[in-house]
Amino acid sequence: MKESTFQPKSEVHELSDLAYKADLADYSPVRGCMVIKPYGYAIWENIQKDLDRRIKDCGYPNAYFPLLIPESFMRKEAEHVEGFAPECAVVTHAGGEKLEEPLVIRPTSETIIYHMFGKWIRSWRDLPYGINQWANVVRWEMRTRLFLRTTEFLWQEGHTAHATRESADGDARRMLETYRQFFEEILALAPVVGEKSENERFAGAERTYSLEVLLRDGKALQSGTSHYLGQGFAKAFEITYQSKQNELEFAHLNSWGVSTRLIGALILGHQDELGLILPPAVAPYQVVIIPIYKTEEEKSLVLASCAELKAELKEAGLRIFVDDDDQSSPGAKFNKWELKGAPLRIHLGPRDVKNDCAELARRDTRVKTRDIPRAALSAKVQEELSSIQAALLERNRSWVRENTFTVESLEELSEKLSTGNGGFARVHWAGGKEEEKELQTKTKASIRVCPFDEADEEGVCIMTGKPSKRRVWVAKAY
RNA sequence: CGGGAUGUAGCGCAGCUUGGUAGCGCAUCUGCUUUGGGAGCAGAGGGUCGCAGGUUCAAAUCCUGUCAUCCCGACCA
Repeated sequence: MKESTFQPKSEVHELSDLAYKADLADYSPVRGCMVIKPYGYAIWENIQKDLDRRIKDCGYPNAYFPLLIPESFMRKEAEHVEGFAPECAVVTHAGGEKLEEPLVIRPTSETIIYHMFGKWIRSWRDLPYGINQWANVVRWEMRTRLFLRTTEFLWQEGHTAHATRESADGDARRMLETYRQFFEEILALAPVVGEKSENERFAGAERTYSLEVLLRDGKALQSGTSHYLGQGFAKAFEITYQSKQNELEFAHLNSWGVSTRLIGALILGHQDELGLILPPAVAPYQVVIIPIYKTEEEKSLVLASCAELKAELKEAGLRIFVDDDDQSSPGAKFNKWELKGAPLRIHLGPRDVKNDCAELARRDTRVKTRDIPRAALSAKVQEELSSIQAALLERNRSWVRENTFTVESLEELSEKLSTGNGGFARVHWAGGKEEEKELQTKTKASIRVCPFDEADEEGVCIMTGKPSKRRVWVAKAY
């Protein structure tokens, strides 16, 4: 046997290495920008399709706002401009001339959307009001990583306006819950959901809620957010409405989004030493059929059988690919599709055609089942696919459970983080922004989230020694 | 922008210490044999060694400058 070209150094791969080898993405000539290749984009399309339906079910239809934003818009909300100004790309020339006012390429669309909200919202009867947008944004980050932090990325951003604080905050929580269900049912990831600390809050938000996914390398990834923005933006953009009491009030705003970073979460959240493992719900191909043959005669026989099988499974609504590439051996294809994360493979050779059966190979457990009768195959495939989807979620759930620990002091935290495999540390916290920065400097980890389901508990803050009523979750993060 | 490293064929690298006109693996092409876990053999194509100067009879190699990329920080969906 020949030595493998794909040689994992450990169980955990570098994201860029995996993404590149699995043919998801490539580097572009522009710094930090990423080309998403068809196989990677197909994953995004599957994400989009499902999430788009969920958002519409929440009552928020799609709209589209311009890519270019007047620079002055960005300056209207003080915290927002402070947060985003350093990473904005700015257009200064157009039509061969210098522009009177520079145009910012949107790093996020709050400003332009709220400008329009100001024109559209008049009465309490208009509220709640909300829209969703699928778009690209540009943020000139210092450091980039394929899928996790690229200069330009694709996302979905929802923006809603509400009459009261309660209505807005409740909806921010509802959208977070919508994401959580989507993560579990589609991405097969069990995120830790809760509120972000002061230091990690969105620029201009009053409260930021987040979904934190624990990756196979023990780091946490902020994979989706929902913000209650308060009335700050409404005041800056004059989004007012007349209340039932005939008074002029500022609206309460929310925004929420997930990005192509989700693909990074999928890759790093489910990988093993062979490569990607894609949940059936998002896999570009749920089943890959690999024909096996020697002679020309066998080839035509086997390929005909594969085509039949493909048609039958397509009929059942599945995404199928027959890898009939003549140039590589079956063994090479097995390995290729393991690397690319296809959840299920069907191996079909002369032996199977003769016996009217096929071999089924599961990516997650690597279990192969031979001699499945053709008549039972379609049902078996669908059964296995839902079993894989459930198993991946359960695997991620236990991963979080097994890698979450409770510590009582800063020393203990540093030791656990430097010696173990990473993971979440539950600690008591009563510090502010300064202490958070100190924590990051000392441990390289940060407060990821204060989970909703964390019970009230008396304790002592590991940084300040002050009394604390609740634990927060700390982890190293991307 | 600080600290570290690297730029040599599509990809991954060796060669540099001690200058002599470029090599290996994978991939590609051709032919034959192969194909149920990454095929074998034989042959072939492909690089002004990141860029610009300098030293020298001679530079991938030494010197100066410059640009780019990656890693570690600050920033972050």
